[in-house]
Amino acid sequence: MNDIPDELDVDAFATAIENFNRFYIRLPTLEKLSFTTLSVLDTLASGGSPMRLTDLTKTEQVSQPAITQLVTRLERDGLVERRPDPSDGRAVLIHITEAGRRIGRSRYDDRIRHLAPLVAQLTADQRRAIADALPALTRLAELGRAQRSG
Amino acid sequence: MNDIPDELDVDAFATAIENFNRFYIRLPTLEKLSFTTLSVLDTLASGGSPMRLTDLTKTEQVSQPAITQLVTRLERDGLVERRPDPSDGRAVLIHITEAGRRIGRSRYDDRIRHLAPLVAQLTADQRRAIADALPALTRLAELGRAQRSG
DNA sequence: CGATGCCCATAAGCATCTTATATAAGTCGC
DNA sequence: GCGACTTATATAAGATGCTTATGGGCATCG
Repeated sequence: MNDIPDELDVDAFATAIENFNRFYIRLPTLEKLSFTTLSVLDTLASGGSPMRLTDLTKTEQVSQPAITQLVTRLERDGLVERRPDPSDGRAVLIHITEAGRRIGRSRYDDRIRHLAPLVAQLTADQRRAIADALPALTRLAELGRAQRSG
Repeated sequence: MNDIPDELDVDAFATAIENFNRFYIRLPTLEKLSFTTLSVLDTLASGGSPMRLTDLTKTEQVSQPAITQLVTRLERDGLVERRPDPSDGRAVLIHITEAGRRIGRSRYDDRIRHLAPLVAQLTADQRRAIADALPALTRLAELGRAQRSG
């Protein structure tokens, strides 16, 4: 049970993350968009647009029909556009629209508006501790994604 | 725009958390249970059992009918039990069963099994940075919950 | 050109959430 | 203790978003 490095108790880490997410996931947002929807908009907005449906199924970890349906909804709402891929007649390229960027950003701002006053109640040391942990968290997410695609 | 303490860029924090969750939320689990389901089992298992439905709507941040339905499913699967509250004829007390505890714990172990090898790939400094940030993360979650119930 | 495989769409079904409403039990003023 | 309000839970109806199974069009390679 103990090949785990002792600088970090993985069990305690998971507990903390679960507790944090229980609060974080339920943060109210003005736009009522699902986790996956926002994740797709974010993926596209941060450099991914345009992207194939197939690529989105990989980044989002859901089935291909789920992405097709999601993109259909997003297109209906004017947040993305489907365009043919000139280099491959089977494929579609998903482009994010200006409205899509705005929505993604505004809901992101929402989260920050909710978080900021809570962060302000932490001690300076606590804030610094979180700041110092961000690179490690980011790296963990990368490692997790790499594992899946490999 | 800048009454935010400069030890921690809230924007960077939110970005890191979103990226981390995009990977974390999709971690495969053997038992196919929803986020809310697992959250309820966890809430009950870590000292909450027995609890009223109404209390669960507060901890889980979903509507009362959603909890009623969820508890009905959990009861059907033998993970919780409904018993009358002797001190209030309107209320029901939700007790977690041994099977419920096992399920909650096994899926928690699942997460840890997935996380541990990734954590092992971090540097010792990165692990320590995360460990040092856990109290602050926990406190943030508490502040977030306190804000809602207050 | 024909077999095989990849990319996407559609269909059907299910889980889980929502709002609106119903039922029954507690509480309080008188 | 009676009526009015409140609280705790349940039920109903509908929307959303996922799944598996399947089909059709294009690509690739012999």
